[in-house]
Amino acid sequence: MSHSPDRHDQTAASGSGEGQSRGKPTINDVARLAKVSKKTVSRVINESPFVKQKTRDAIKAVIAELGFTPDPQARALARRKSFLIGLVYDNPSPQYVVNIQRGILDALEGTDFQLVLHPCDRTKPDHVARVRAFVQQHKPFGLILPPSVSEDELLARTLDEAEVDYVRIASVQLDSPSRMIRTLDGEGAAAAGRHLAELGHRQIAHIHGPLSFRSTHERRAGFERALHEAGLSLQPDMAVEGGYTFEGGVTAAEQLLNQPSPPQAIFAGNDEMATGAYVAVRRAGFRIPEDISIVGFDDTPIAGRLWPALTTVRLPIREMGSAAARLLLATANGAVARQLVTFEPEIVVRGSTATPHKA
Amino acid sequence: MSHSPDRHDQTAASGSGEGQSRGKPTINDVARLAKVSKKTVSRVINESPFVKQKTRDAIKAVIAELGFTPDPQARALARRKSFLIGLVYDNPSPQYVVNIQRGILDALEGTDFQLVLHPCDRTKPDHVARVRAFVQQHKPFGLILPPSVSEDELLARTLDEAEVDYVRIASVQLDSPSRMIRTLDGEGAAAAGRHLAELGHRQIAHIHGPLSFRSTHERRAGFERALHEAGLSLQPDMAVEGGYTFEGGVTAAEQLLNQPSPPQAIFAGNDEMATGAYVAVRRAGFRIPEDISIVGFDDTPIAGRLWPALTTVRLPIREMGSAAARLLLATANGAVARQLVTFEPEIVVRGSTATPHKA
DNA sequence: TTCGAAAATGTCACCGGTGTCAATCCTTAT
DNA sequence: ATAAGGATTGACACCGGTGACATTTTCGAA
Repeated sequence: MSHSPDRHDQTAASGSGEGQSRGKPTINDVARLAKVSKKTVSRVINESPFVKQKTRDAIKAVIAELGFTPDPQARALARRKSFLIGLVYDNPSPQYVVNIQRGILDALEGTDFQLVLHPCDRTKPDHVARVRAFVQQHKPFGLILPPSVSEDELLARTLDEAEVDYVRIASVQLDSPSRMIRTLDGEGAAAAGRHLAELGHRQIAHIHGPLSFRSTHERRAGFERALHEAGLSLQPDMAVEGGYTFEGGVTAAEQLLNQPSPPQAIFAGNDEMATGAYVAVRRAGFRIPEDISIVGFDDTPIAGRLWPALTTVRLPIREMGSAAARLLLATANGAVARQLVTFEPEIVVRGSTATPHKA
Repeated sequence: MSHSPDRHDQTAASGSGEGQSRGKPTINDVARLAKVSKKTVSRVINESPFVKQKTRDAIKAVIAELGFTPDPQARALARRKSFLIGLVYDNPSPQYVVNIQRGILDALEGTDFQLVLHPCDRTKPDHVARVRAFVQQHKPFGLILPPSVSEDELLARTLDEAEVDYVRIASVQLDSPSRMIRTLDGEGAAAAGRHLAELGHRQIAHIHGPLSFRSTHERRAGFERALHEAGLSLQPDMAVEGGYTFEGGVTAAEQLLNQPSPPQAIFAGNDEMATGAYVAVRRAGFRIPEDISIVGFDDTPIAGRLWPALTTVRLPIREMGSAAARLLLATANGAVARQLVTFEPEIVVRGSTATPHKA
């Protein structure tokens, strides 16, 4: 150990063994070799249109030759804006989260941006403050807000104030086309309702998400609309909340099954709850789909892993994540989206729904 | 639009509306108010032990008063090391990944570090190069490598060369205690074997992961050991590969069921494959657990969502992620782990296993 | 009391880029 | 040929910290 008094001051000495001729090439190296100022190199890196073609080509050649890549940290410092895309999420369904992540990563592939995770517990009173602290400290390039954080207006206003770009993914239009991706949950839920009605079910139940989620209302409304169009209706005692969780789904389904006249079919607001319904239904001794049909929502991987496979409404979650990331980059790049990016879910019929059994 | 010739040069002008009295406080503000040099403030921030207590207190007071937080980008630039922890993963099971993420985030909570995702497709020939590029560009503070990337020696050597810290999570000790978290997969698999043997099963099958994964061998070896100890053995035609995926599990189970004497019990190398086995077993008309018992591995959420719930071997994945992150931070901080951090899985008996049915 | 080493703090360049604004280079109109 | 004005390019400070090393304190031993 050295005798230097300052532990941190000495760490550098213990660093590399001093081997590589010189570290990674910097903008200075490029500038020197190309015989231009670093500022001009900077312009080329940032694709400024105000560089003569000839100069640009020469610089690009040097960049390629050296294998130069700009240092994200240095750029971030100078621009006061990092190359991080923050995913701020608070979704009960892990599958949803993974898929969103994948979608974003798809879009970020090949760019300089990195995805950082920022879970956000909305039940904590300081959740907005935490996100703000994150934003102020790390100065992310932008944020992506899937449901349900996307619906948090207080958070949105706070982010506006902090001047960060963000894209919200939601089932209702709560922002301009440049700042959101919309999913037509109502249409998907309606398709679920039509499907069950067409199969001939009359006594149909719905397990919905928390009332604080906009998607809960969108889905329920679309579902009810379809039932009405089929001359049916959702009885008050046939609508139960399941909190978008597996356990909630179990409890909600048990409640439905305990009604004097249990449902012939259940539409769950997401796959997690539908999975819970499977368990409750079987525990009660019913068969799926012979005795009770079940429909889910989201088409997360578990839907295809159940037995029988779950009929559900597919939301292209990964594509949505990807679209959100692309929109974010485009918007920050100065583009203005005129048209709202919209995703329409589609029903995927599998083995959990069938014609009602003759009782 | 302005008439400035340089588009990028002007972007600043379009920036903030110039409102807040002054931006976030910097280290200079702190130094001025505390009447010390910025270097001393820097020392306090970095918890250097070479600052007089009195000075430290005074500076801390100013920091608190100003609400100062050091700028991660500036620090990263000066240190040549960012505050990002990279999760480099390539795991077929999404649940595994989410849980690892959560564990890491648990450990990172309250620190200055952020988690960035870096999926890595090991089937691509340039996967090592990509990771290296990521490391060289973004200079992450450290990486966490869960299986199976943890087993990639070429990658490990490349990271050594790039001088990045990393922690590997693996089922065999392939590195020093400072650089890895070990899981005793063999013990867990043995418990699964004992469990099935104790129930009275004789004809027991195993669906294992890819042979290129170390965990595949660990699990299989532990399982076989337990069978031997019970006076049983794993017949060659009772061991099939399922690729650690759901689909692979389905196929593998079908293959087992088509044998002249199908198994009474199946131990799958992970829950995904066990889930696949559920489907194949039912498709073939058998009941679980009456006709065939099934045991999984990992205890991912799906295990509890199946019907009947899956008996499986629990790996505390989230805790492992957390431990890996803590180890990484500690190691980078100069600590040297003497003792290997080890996690022993435990069997969780649920509804998918039972005494064999009298044929 | 005095001296020397350890402890504490400061100085200053530099990390690798970008913003501002001035300087220089081309064109084209006259 | 020449000035005007846009197109290019460059000079230089600065973003907010840290590293290396110098300087100043402090304190126990002689």
